[in-house]
Amino acid sequence: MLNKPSSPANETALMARVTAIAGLTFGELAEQLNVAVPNNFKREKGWTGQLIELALGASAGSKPQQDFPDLGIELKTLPLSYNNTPLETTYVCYAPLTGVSGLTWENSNVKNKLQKVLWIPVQGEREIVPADKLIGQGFIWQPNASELSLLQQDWEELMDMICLGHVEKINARIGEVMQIRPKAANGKALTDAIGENGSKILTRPRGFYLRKNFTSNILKQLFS
DNA sequence: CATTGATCATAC
DNA sequence: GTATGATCAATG
Repeated sequence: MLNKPSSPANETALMARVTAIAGLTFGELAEQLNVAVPNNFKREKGWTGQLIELALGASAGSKPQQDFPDLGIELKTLPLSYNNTPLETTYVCYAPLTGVSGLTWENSNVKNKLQKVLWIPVQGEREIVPADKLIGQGFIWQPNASELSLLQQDWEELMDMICLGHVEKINARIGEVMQIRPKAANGKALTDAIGENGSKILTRPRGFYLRKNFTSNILKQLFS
C-alpha cells in the first residue's frame, strides 16, 4: 500500500515512484490509494491527473506553479491512442488577459511551467474503461532550442493579440505548436480583458494548450 | 474523423 | 472568479 505519499526529496526518488506505478492500471493504483474509479470521464475529467499527483506526492491544490516546486518539475499526464499518439491537447496554464505590460516570454508562466516536465503517458482510448487503462513509463523532458523557439514564437504572437486588444479575434487555429482556447466552467464565465483602443471588456477566460503534434514529437524523441 | 470551442470537478 | 486537473462533444 502506498498511503498518501509525501513529496519526493529529489528527482531520483520521484522517478523511482514513476517507475513503480508504470504498468499498473488506473484501477490497481486507485485501489492502493483508496480512491474510487469513475466509469468514464464525462464528469471527472481531471481524475487521472489527480490520481497520478497523489501517487507521486505532488503538492495538491490550485497553485499557479509547478507540481514539484522544490524540484522545478511540472507533472502532466498524456493520454495516448493505440498508436501511441496523443489523443488530447495538453493544457499549460491560464492566459493572462490583463496586466500584461512588461510580460515577456522569459518571465512567462508558460516558459516557467514547460522548462521541465514529467510526462506520464497513459492509455486514453475511450473504449477502455478507466479502471483498465494502463499507466506508462513516465519520463522527464526539457524543451530543446528548437522547441523553445517555436513556443516563444506562438506565445509572442498570441500575447501580442491580447496586448493589442484583439483577444476576441483569437481562435484555436492560431499558433503552430501552442494555441489558446476557452478555459472555464461554462460559457457564462467572464473575465476582464483588453478591448479595442485599450478599453476594458469582458470575455471568456482562456488557456494555453500544446497541440498534439508538439507532444507527439516529444514522444518520438524518446525513440530516436 | 480531427479539431475547435465548451464543459466538468474541485479548492480557495 | 482564478486556477488546478483535463476530456467532452458539436462542428465542419
